[in-house]
Amino acid sequence: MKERYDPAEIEARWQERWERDGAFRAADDSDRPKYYALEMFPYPSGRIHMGHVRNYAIGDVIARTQRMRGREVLHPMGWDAFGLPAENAAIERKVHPAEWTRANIESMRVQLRRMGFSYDWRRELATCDPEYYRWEQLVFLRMLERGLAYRRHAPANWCPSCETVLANEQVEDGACWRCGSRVEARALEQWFFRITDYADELLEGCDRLEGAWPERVLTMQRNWIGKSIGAEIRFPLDEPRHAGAGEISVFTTRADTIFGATFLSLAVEHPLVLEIARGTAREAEVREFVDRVRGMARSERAAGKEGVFTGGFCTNPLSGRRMPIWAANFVLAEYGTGAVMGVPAHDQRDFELARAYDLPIVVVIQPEDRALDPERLTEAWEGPGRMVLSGEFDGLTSDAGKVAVAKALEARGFGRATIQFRIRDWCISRQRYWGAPIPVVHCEGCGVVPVPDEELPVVLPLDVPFTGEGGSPLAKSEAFVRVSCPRCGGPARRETDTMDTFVESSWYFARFACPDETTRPLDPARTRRWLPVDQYVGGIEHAVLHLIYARFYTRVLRDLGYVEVDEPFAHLLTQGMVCKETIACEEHGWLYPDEAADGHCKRCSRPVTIGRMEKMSKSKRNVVDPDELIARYGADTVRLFCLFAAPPERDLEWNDQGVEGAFRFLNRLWRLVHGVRERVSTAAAVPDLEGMTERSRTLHRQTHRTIRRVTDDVADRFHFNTAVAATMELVNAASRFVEDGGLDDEAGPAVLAEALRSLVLLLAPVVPHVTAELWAALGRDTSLAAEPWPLADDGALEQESVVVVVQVNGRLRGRLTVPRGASEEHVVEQALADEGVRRHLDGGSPRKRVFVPDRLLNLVV
RNA sequence: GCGAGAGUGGCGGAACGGCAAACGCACCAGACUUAGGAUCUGGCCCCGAAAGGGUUGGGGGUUCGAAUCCCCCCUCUCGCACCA
Repeated sequence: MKERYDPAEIEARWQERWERDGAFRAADDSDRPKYYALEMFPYPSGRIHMGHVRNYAIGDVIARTQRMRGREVLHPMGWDAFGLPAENAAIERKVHPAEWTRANIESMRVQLRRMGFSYDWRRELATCDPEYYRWEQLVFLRMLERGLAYRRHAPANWCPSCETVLANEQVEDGACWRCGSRVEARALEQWFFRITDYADELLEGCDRLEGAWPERVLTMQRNWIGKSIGAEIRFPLDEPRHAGAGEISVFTTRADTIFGATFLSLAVEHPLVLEIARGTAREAEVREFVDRVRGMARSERAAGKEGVFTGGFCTNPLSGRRMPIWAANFVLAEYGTGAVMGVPAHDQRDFELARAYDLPIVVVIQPEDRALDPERLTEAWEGPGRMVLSGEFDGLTSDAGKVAVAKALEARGFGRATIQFRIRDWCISRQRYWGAPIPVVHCEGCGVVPVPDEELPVVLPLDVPFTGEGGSPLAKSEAFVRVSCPRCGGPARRETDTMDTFVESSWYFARFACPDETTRPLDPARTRRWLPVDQYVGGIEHAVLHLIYARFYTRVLRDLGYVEVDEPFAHLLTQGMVCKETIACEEHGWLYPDEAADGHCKRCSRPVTIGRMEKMSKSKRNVVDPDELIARYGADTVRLFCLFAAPPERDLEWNDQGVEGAFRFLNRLWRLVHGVRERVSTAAAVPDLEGMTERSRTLHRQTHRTIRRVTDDVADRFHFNTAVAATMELVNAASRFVEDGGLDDEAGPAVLAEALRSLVLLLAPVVPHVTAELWAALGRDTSLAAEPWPLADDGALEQESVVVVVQVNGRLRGRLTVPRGASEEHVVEQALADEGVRRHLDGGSPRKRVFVPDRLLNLVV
């Protein structure tokens, strides 16, 4: 046994051993209760970064802890392997995307193995494997049959840089989520998944995830789904201009304000805007406004309320008022009908527009506590109240009015109660090569024809040109595109759109249950066994992307009979980012740490600015390379620091000295065990409490208190940082025990052995290699990973005397050591005899006292 | 603007109505050393020589007792952002 802690040698040896023993294989047929621990699988970019390390370290502790607690744990790993970077690499470096991806997976797998994560590598999968995406294609065909997948000509979000369309979820503030380019509107034929069919269910599901998912993720999903209960109202046009358009339909959540509607506002994209103005004197002005507003980014449009009168009028179906039709910059084309009724007294935006253009303001809702005067209104009243100037509805409350007005409209044929969602169908078409081909062909005679099941997979052709110019490389592959129609045999063209890569990540967790299934997408018996994922761990950035798609897709798989669960992820932990301070020079921008010395830039000698903690990124030059750290300290130190430095949901501030501290701790633990291993009895029976010395008893008690704390922190709360802190305290206590000669006590060796054994077990999920080594050093030949989690012995925790805190008027004034279970009378008597306490009583006697047995006495004077 | 979260030593962070600052980092002093960037010991919120007193962004409240619960305000971070 080596005296020095040498992580490189230890870690390689144990990793090999785990590999050989298949230590982390999940048995499909075990009698033990299952536990499915999963972390979001990585995109194979080429290198593991600290964000991955933190994510997977958290997941690994959870998986290993559950395994020790007797669960049959499924903890798989795979690769989210389709995506644009592979194609860019092909263009820039002339490497085929498949080859580039394969090589990246190889090197990242090596990195992950070096971290010692407890994966069942037999279940590894890569989504670019035809054996994976063939089943995705099959599910697509089933969705097509059910109308859950459909094709539609629609304005799409086009990213000019990525040369593809994007789903709404993938557009952030008008820009591409991946590259940041300004997204353009393009009308294209696109494939969609009917996620709107599941909008209500996804929303209700959020309620059931309450407490199991972070509140903010649920809030973000609820907002994204955006359910609004209201009414659709149709306003007849004075002069029907457009073929079939004798009316304009709006959506409102405030049907109760309809008598206050004095105008109509249309989005500039609304087809009737130019139609109404055409050929009139207003045409030029309207066209100018429409062009100007359309040219603006969405964020710029918000600047101020602007509009233009189109020249047309319609009639308010209930009040009979003749209402001018305006085009306004704030009306969204993509929400509702792209048209709204203008109620300036009760909607702030309408109010501002009315003020700017002198449109009439009519108060039709009066709040309960005051009377609104339309002449002196400074802002819209958007709150509830009673309806006035609303004919037959006068006196109704807003809520009652909403229902009554909708009913009346329906009865008269001018509208109906309806529900509007913000979420829209998921656009899954991508005009890119490196993705799963959509399995249909276009036949001149038959139209869209599904590829027959038995012809799946539609495999990506390998021999396509990557020029970086002009559209999808797939479309340029004649061999791929030219096919004969499966239905009529005539000439046909294969679909060249591929699926959004978020489709692959919407079901990979289910495929992990049965990755070797060769006859169908999923094996229901095994998905029943493993799903749902008990604990999912990943970044918050997927709150409305991956996580909502996966929830939708899981329900589709359920309705297709492949899985039985509604929700894919029973519990979600969103870990914080890994941050590090940044260094900036005003001349040379972001600097690497070694480009600065003594606060100055080495190149230009200017003083540098130490920036705040920022998420690690190459561009900010504040990344830390996991490989370098592992080489220097070992994987255990890296894991320990990641878990100890901050609670998992919070951002972790990287600190080189903190890593050093983690390494020191492992060395201390190592020395402690090796310093006494000859003297402690590894086979020692449970220490006998009777006749034990006080110091032995104290260590024994602290051991069990630590077991309890770590168990609570790790298993129930995921507070790994405090769990580690508790083990550090026990190491300190055990070291002191040895120094103080505790081993000379009769029970000393047994008590110390128990402490060390417990430490090794409690730390095993966090630092699996060094603990495995120490387990052997303590004479154990069993596999630590399969060892049962220690149990705290309540008896050991009991003390015969306790310290009771004495407060006077709620302030700490003394401490008393009394027998456990001492009566109130006894404690009060002692407290009153205490000099420190008596001084604060000012000679008076307590008016009241609060007694918490074995804890506290509060005297009130 | 709306929503969520946070605000505690020099720093990361503990304390789920009952001893504020566990654990670690940094720092200071000492020991061992030719040496220390190893290891060990001690110190380390503020005032005070001490006894003692004060302290959890600010203000109010509930309570015997509040970092913790409630209300108002301030600051920061993140998300959404004209959703009719």
